[in-house]
Amino acid sequence: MPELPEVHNFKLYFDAAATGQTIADVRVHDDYIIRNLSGPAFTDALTGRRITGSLRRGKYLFADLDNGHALLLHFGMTGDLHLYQDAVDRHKYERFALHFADGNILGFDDPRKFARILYLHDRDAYIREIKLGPDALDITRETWLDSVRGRKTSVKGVLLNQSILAGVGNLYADEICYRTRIHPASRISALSDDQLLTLHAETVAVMTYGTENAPYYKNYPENWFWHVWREEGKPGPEGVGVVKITKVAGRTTYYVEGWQEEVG
DNA sequence: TGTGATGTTGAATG
DNA sequence: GCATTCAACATCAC
Repeated sequence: MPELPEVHNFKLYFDAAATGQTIADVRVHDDYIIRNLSGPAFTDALTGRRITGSLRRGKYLFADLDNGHALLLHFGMTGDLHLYQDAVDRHKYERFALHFADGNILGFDDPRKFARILYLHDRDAYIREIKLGPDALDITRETWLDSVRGRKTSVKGVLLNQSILAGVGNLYADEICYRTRIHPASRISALSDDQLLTLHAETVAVMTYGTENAPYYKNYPENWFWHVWREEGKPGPEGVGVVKITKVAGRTTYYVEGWQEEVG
C-alpha cells in the first residue's frame, strides 16, 4: 500500500481519528515494529499525551505530541490504520493500539512487520539524521537537478532513493518511467537536461494525481501502466511495444520494450 | 510447496 | 567520507 499517495491517505485518516485526542492507554501486542522502545516503555511514553497534529514527508508520517516529542509511523510494506470502538473489531494483525480518552481505538495493523515505529524526542533532528530528502510533491527543479547530477546509478535507483526525493516507491517509479518513455535501467547521467526535467515534472504530476484521486493503489485508473500491464510478453498499452519484467535497483520492474529506450 | 511482495537498513565494496 | 549494491528482515497470499 504505502507510497507517498497512500501515506497521504493515512495522514487524512490519522488526522480525523487522532488529532486533538488524548491517549488514555496503549496496548502493545507485539513490540517488534517499535524499534527504539520496549512495549512497556512505549506505553509509558505515550500515555497521557495529547496528539496535536501530524506531518507527512515522503512515506514517513509523524504524529506531534503535546510535550514537543513525536511518534513516527512508517508503514513498511503492509502497515495500516484502523479506527474502531469495540474490542471485537480488532484486526488480526494489529501490533499495537492507541486507546483514546473518548473511547475510540486506533489500531496499527501490520502482517509483515516491516513497519517502523519510533518514539522521537526531536522529529526534525530525526529527519536530518536519516537524510530524508524533500517530499516528491514539493521538490523544486533546481534541487532535483542538483541532487541528481554526478550520480552513476539507474533512473529507477534515483527515483527510489529517499534521500534524493521522498515518497516514490516501486510501483510509482515504473509508472513515471513508462510515462516519460525513459527506460528504468538507463544511467541517470546519460539523460539530457530536458529528460531530467521531464522526469521531474512527471514525478510531481503522478504524485499529485495520486494524492488527489487515487490514494489506494487498487483504485488506480485502468490505464495506469503497472496496474494493468503486468505480464511478460504482452503487447504494451495501445498495442505499442512488448511488456518486459526485469530487476532494476534490486526491485521487480516492468517496462515496455520498444517504447522505453535504454540509454547509457 | 515454493515464490514473490507497495520498504528500509546495515554491511560490504568501489 | 560518499555512492552504490544487495542480502536480510518476518510473514502472508497466491
